[in-house]
Amino acid sequence: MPSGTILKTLPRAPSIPVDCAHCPIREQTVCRPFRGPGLEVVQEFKLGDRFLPAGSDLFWPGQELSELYNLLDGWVVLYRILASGRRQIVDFALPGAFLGYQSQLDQPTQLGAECLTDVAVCTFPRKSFNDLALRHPALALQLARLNAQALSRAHGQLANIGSRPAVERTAHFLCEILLRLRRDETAPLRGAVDIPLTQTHIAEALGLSSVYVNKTLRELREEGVLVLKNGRLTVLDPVRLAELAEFETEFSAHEKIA
Amino acid sequence: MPSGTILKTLPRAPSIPVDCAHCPIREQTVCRPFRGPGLEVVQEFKLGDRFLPAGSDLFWPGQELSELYNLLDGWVVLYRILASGRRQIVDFALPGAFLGYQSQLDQPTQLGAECLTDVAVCTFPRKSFNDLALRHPALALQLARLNAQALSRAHGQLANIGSRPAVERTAHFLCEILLRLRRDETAPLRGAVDIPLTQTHIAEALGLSSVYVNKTLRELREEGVLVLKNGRLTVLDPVRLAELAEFETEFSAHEKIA
DNA sequence: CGCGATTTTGATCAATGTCAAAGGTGGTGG
DNA sequence: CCACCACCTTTGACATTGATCAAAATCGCG
Repeated sequence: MPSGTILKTLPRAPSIPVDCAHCPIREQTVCRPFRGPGLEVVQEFKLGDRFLPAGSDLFWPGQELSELYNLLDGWVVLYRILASGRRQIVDFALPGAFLGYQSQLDQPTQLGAECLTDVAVCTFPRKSFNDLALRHPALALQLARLNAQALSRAHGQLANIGSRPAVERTAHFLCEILLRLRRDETAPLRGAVDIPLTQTHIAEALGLSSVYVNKTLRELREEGVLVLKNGRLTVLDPVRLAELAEFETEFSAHEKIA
Repeated sequence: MPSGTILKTLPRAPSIPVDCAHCPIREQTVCRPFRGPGLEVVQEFKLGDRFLPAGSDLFWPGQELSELYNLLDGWVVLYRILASGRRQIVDFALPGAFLGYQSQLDQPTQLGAECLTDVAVCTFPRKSFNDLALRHPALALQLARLNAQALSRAHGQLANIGSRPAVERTAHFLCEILLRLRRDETAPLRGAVDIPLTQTHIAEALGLSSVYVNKTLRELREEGVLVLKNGRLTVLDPVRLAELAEFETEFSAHEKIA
């Protein structure tokens, strides 16, 4: 179980606002600018906390949200549904993600958000959020930065899905997730990590069929690159993985132009 | 030539700051919050204007930018380059787009920006932009909103590339561009529009080969849906196009759940 | 009028999807 | 503690989409 750090320490009762001063992940969230004395600003604005079990939905596509969510703990998958019924996963939200924000806050969202693990979020009122941001420039800027980060991730996904064959695509995807999980650690990405993804999730994220994802993972396993089994990802050959995933060499192709 | 409205009326000399009061697209840009008296804020911050011919590059992947750009006129294509040499187009910037912003302003950009038409941009200093935003909350918020918009577009592209077969994918792509061009007009999207895209551009955006894009466009033509010829897109059957592109029915698949 | 870039077409090939059925795995209730 | 169940994984045979290659036709432009 990859989640639980917060879930185990916070009260399970729904909608009990937790003291922001003890928020263990404030540094990674939209609340980051509020430190020390200024903290009561968010504390007052905050509506409460909510806890959701794995498999439940935070919101659905087409829904008119009244809240915004700060993901405190757990994994949430963001997706779109197409008329064909197919579902496309567009991002995986990790703790610190800010969910539900869009340029028109009074419009229904296009996204759905499903909990992959048990999840803890803290909630803010949606309608008045822009006003709060206008009163606190650092908050607005942090919001812009979070959105820019998500945009960059989406562009990376686009390049991955649009331009790489299945094996490289899968390698890149897993590598990206590993890097997000180990953000700070500079150590090479050897070893095992728990990842609450089924092969179907990976397929929906990568635009492949789940059967083919399975065959692709087998190839990566037989090549001795990595093993994904029972929600546990083990990297056997970090170097080969990074090669396949094209990490670190992403811009070299264009250096000649400069 | 789809661009030119501004290019024809502004002086061609490079780096002549134009009076922001006469900026014809301020309403669509990041500068939107600055009206009337407050306008000298941007006017002073602005470095100057720049004019680029079609085919030139505004910036390259891996470059450390010192400026940010407000696209005043023309089309700019944003792309990433993969180690394989393949190029993936991740967005088309239209007038009003704000280019070069990312969560870490001192990092090199992952994106390249190439002018599809003659282009006019106005430039801001990059390093101090966050400071300006902190002093002007409405600017920071507008920045967040622009980024959220771009993010939503990227998610739409992801769903398109990841989940739709070539014909629908192409139909959706063209439909989306048409809607962006006719943003305000509610009229059905019949008729002809100039679009400065080669079939290769479309291929690079959709993750298809250019040969197959050609075959796909032929099919759309033979089905009487649309014709794309010599940079001019003519929609023959708007209803069928919207059906193929799955516009307007995007969420209906999930209404059952609610 | 001619040249480079784009578009178009046909033939062939490779990558990925679909279908169907057989194992695993973990969770739940008796 | 065991048995069962739902869901996930794995595999093979086959179908299909889209890629690649190569050559001819067309277009924009000097």
